[in-house]
Amino acid sequence: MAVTINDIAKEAGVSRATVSRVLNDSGYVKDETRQKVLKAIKELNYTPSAIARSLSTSKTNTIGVIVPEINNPFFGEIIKGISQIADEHNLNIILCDTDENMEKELKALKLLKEQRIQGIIITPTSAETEFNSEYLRTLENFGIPIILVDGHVKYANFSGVFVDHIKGAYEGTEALIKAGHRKIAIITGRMNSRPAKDRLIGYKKALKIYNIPINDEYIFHGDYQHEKAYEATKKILKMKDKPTAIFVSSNIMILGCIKAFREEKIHIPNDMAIIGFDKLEVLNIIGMNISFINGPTIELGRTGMKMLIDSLKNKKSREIRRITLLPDIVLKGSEKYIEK
Amino acid sequence: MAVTINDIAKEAGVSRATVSRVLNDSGYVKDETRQKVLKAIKELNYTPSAIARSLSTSKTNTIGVIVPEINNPFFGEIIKGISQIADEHNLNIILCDTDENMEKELKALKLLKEQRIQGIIITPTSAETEFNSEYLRTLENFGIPIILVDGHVKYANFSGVFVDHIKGAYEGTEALIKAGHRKIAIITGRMNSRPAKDRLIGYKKALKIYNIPINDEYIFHGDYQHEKAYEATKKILKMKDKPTAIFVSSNIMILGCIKAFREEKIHIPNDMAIIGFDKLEVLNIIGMNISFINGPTIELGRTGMKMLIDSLKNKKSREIRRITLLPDIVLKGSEKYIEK
DNA sequence: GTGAAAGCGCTAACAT
DNA sequence: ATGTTAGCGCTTTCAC
Repeated sequence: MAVTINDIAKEAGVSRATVSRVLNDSGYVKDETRQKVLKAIKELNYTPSAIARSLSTSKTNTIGVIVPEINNPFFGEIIKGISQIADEHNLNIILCDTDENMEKELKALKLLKEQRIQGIIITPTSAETEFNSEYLRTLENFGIPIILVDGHVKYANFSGVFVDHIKGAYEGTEALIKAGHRKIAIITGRMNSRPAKDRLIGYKKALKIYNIPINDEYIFHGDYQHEKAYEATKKILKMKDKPTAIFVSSNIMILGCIKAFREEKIHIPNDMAIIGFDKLEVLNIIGMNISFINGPTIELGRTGMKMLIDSLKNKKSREIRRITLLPDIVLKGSEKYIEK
Repeated sequence: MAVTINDIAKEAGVSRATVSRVLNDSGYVKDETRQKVLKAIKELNYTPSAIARSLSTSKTNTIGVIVPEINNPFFGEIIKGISQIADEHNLNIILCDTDENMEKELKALKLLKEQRIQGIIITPTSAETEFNSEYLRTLENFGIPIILVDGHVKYANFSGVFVDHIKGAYEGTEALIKAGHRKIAIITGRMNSRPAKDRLIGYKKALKIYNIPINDEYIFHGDYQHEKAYEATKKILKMKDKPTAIFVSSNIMILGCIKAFREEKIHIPNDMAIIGFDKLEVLNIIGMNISFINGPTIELGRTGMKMLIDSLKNKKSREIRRITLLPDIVLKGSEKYIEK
């Protein structure tokens, strides 16, 4: 059906090899010949087949990206970063959305392997699965570089790029302390997730360093969703020895807090200070000035992709590299301590 | 390097063809033989090459998806929908982010063509470009089905799935009218975009049908970004013959309105009613009950993908199909008319 | 400078 | 029920 390199060769009156040479700018081709070939290409509207080329060169120039939830802006940003770098290197991206579903993740891995992609960037669905990491190891043995983005796969040592959640939470908590708060509550994420654990650690660390006793009553466990945060906030507001500030472990959960605040007519920061983890553009736009720890999301994707390209180049080096990116802190005023 | 079908054939003591048969469940294979082959596959940890298969069958089972901005949740949702259906049919997705950049879009198209993808789903960067649509037509002639999602490419007739923006805006405006409003302002999107135009049309249509004269002073042109909407809202609030309600042509712009309202201590709906286009989950979560027209975003992706699969099946039928999805309206109370 | 030919890993007639 | 063989469209030695 489609026009092939043979058609071009025939049309230009040269051999396939010559066409291939002008296509790839390799070897010597007399300029006159080159022109003939280019003309034929144009006239027949020829587009070379990457498939055939891949088979011949055993290089697909394609990488696989696996995310648990493409419609979540967080992963959108990561993919954006990946895409930016991939684009610079003319690499194709095969995207797999696993729906936070283990089986789909395995299926995706299998599909990608069949596609002979040259590397994988993955934000694993869960950090707690052995099977998955075994499968990843299989892939690794298969010779495909794998880069983890902001997720840790148990029992396996892969290269990856991560966020320093401990530091982020530390700084957020510290900001509250420096503002004058001593009674600081935290609403955590689900405790089987590494980032959530790390954020709690960072929170505790800050308290310890500033000699503030850790009060277990001030630790509320959420799940990154807004409902639990809403409930937790309601509880907090009813405490007799109420905290004066809340460190909220995720941006979605902050929405739950705000809802509770609105209902109880709590003003930020006059009645309660707050600081969150991860940006939520929307709140800034409407003029709710919530301070937050800003995870370097696009950068996560960019760095991951760069690492992948690195491993693609140095195939020999099987070394494991881990890069940790530091979040920064953006203060908008919601962390202030207002004397009553 | 990798293990091939030949290795399996050798290991199992059969021919390549037989291996291929068990791989594809085609033709007859004695069960005993099949077992031998499967055993060899397992032992050698063999994964067939989709590349080689593609070359041989001239079917890649891969489609291309082109979006202008992957980190925009709107496109994330669309891709989610596409991905869901693609997954059911074991189709791979090559993702291209064009950064709203024409050149990148062309480059993406070229890359996809090289990859011999079987179809394309595209949300075009701009509806106003001739060059692009010419390129698309080229592609169409090349024999690849193309499905447009929520974008219209000038001069070209492609199949696609669209949202009935006129109807949506009509219903939104109608809701305001039915609530008792007569003085209704609109903040439009950029007027070179089809959806924005259509929404304005819907707004006017509703006014006309309910015999409300169209007041040009009530028509403010925005650009889908929040800043312009903020400014427009400020102006609206200063008008001497102030409207009692605003129809806002996008969810991002509603944020600009809310910011202005907050600054001017305007309460919704007591001081001003409002209704927007497209959902903004966040606002609901924090308990701001903004009514809105809900575009069927995921469904856009799902429907687009289904259409693509259809055209893949009926290669002969070059017919152009257009499906228009109806948005629905979600009333939360912000549309109410409060007597003063 | 250019061409001939082998081969990349698979499928699909066609034989047997 | 299984094997033989000819491609699929390209790249890449190796000759000339």
